[in-house]
Amino acid sequence: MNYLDTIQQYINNLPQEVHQALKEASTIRRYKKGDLLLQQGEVCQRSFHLLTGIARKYYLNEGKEITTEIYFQNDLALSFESYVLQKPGREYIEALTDIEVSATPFNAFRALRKQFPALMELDVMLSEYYAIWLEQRLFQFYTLSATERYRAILEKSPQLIQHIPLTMLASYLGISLETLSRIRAKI
Amino acid sequence: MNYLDTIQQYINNLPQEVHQALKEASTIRRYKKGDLLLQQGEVCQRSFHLLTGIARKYYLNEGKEITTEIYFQNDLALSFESYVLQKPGREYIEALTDIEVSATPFNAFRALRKQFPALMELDVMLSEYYAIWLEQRLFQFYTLSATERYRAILEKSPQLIQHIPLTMLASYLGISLETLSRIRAKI
DNA sequence: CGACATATTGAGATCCATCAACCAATGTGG
DNA sequence: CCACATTGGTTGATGGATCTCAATATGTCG
Repeated sequence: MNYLDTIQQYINNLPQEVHQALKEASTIRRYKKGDLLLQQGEVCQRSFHLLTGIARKYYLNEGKEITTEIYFQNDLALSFESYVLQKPGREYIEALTDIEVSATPFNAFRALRKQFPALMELDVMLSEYYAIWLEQRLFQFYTLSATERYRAILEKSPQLIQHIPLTMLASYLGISLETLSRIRAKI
Repeated sequence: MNYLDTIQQYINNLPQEVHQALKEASTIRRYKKGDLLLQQGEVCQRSFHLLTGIARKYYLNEGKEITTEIYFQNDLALSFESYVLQKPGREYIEALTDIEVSATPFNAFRALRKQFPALMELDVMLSEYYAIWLEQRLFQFYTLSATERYRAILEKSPQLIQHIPLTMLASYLGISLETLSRIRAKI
């Protein structure tokens, strides 16, 4: 069982009152395809639990968009550093389809974390999971060529290739659109 | 003030009894230059708080060492995924000089975390800090050339260049030793 | 259908890796 | 104290991976 499943199970087993409190602190929001949930320069004041649809996180570098994370159903979308430090960040979060999210304000979750130690522990687990995910991405940049990174996506996250434009996938892989196109032609 | 200072302050302000409990759970260890604190395939069962000296974390890829983190005084050394999941990992931790560490077993810290909620919160902060650090490293691979990454180290972490061999620095930057040598010759 | 976004293909340039030779500093056994 | 091995770093030549720019093709949606 991977860590994400462990976390999911942990959430499922939380007492009813904690679920209730979380629900009360959150609001359901709907966004249209193309809408921005967060913009560069803003403080990420809420986390977005994606209920339906697809979204992504990206930032601009020399005028180009670099996609850093793709969110599917049940993923938690937020700009990590901006959220944790509550200071303006450089990242955008964009709806890639019409989406539905449960948005939980930073302050509200902070308060709940204090009230329910189980949520503090959940917070540890989520941060740990994100750090492990980042380590794996970094590991891939160290050890794999562009083609190998694409193949890794093919095998481990095919839903990613099926649902997002190649332009975004290329920047996610850290390569140019043209190179990605050539890699695909060869395979 | 950066997040690391915030965390340090938080630690300093912990109640005396918590400091005492942490101290009792930990043991001071000394290693000689070249000694391994952790080997590939082992479970990282303790965290190492570096009291004096320098250490590094690395792994092997196709026979070559890739250094992923350098530790100086007061840094916390551990193989993150292996530690969190308590499963065998691929990383080594090596003393680059004679060092002195305070080693805290995973299980002991777990127990203390449960006993003192303040330590659970500290654990969140440490994981958050590590994730932010990883995000920054990943950001550099996305946006900077080899030369620019070297310059970034020069400006932000000169102590790193002064104390570790170029071979390790090159792998840390994700480039070959020869390329690093040429970059240095040009600057 | 037309317009705009998305993807492919080609040619040339650039960055960086690899392989190999060489050099300097340090350490070790005799 | 010397001879030699070892480690760490430099330099040169060459090739490959990937980028950029530009032209063309394909798709999609009002």
